[in-house]
Amino acid sequence: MSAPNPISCPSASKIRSLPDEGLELIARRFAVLAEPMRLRLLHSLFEGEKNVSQLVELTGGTQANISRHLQTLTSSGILSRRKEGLLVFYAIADPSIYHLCDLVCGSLEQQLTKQADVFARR
Amino acid sequence: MSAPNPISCPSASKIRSLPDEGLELIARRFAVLAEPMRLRLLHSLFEGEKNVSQLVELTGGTQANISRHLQTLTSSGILSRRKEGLLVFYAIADPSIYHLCDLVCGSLEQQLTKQADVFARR
DNA sequence: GAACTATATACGCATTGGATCATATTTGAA
DNA sequence: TTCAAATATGATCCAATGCGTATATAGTTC
Repeated sequence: MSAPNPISCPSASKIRSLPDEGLELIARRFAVLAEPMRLRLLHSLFEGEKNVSQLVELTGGTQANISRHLQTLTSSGILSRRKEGLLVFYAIADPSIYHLCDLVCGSLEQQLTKQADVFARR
Repeated sequence: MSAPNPISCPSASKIRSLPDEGLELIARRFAVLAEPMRLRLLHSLFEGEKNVSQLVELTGGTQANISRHLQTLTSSGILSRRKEGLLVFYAIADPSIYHLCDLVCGSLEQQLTKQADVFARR
């Protein structure tokens, strides 16, 4: 009901008139990753599947808040959800997340290193 | 004054206690990319350097709005700024942006394809 | 079914950030 | 110096979103 035109994104540089819908989707994906607590959750899940209580413990957030963030991450397709009795286990479903985080981390590292150099080189 | 501990992000999966500061920086970077109009600007700049008026024309936004978004992108280190007389030219300064966008696009494409399959396969 | 645990959700509040209008600033030209 | 064009910024409004508290739902055990 919401995917009429498959996003055409051939290498991101060839597009002529990229549709608004596609832009919104991409922006949304970035927005999901734009919260420190959600990044913390992802980081915790990099080691492997965990249930909500474990994540609450690991991140130090409130249960309600963690639950909400997990919902956000899951409904965006980044996490998967698995029920086992009373427990609900979450895991990283979209492997591109690893690379994505690495890219941003690397870029920031480089950026900060350059800035540090500017200070040092006087 | 704001980069005391260089973000340690060795492959994103090895970190023990990733500092809040780092998380905020990463989240901020994602947040900058989480706006359709900014993505549109980046897309326009993928072809090469452009000045503000050109970008206003290409994106269909208002001058004030475009100017603000360019400011956001520039101060985050994603774009560079070059003055030439009355004109101000912006260009992509952080090459990782290309890869970043490709990654997200690819991931979304795959996700939507899967969803489409679910519908088709009944 | 009652009680308990794990997880999800509804509500209200406070903050943030984008869009717009008007105006300021910079620079080139007459 | 005065004007005009290109760009930036201040003020304001409005929508979105995150957080906390309280409560609801689901599943387990007795």
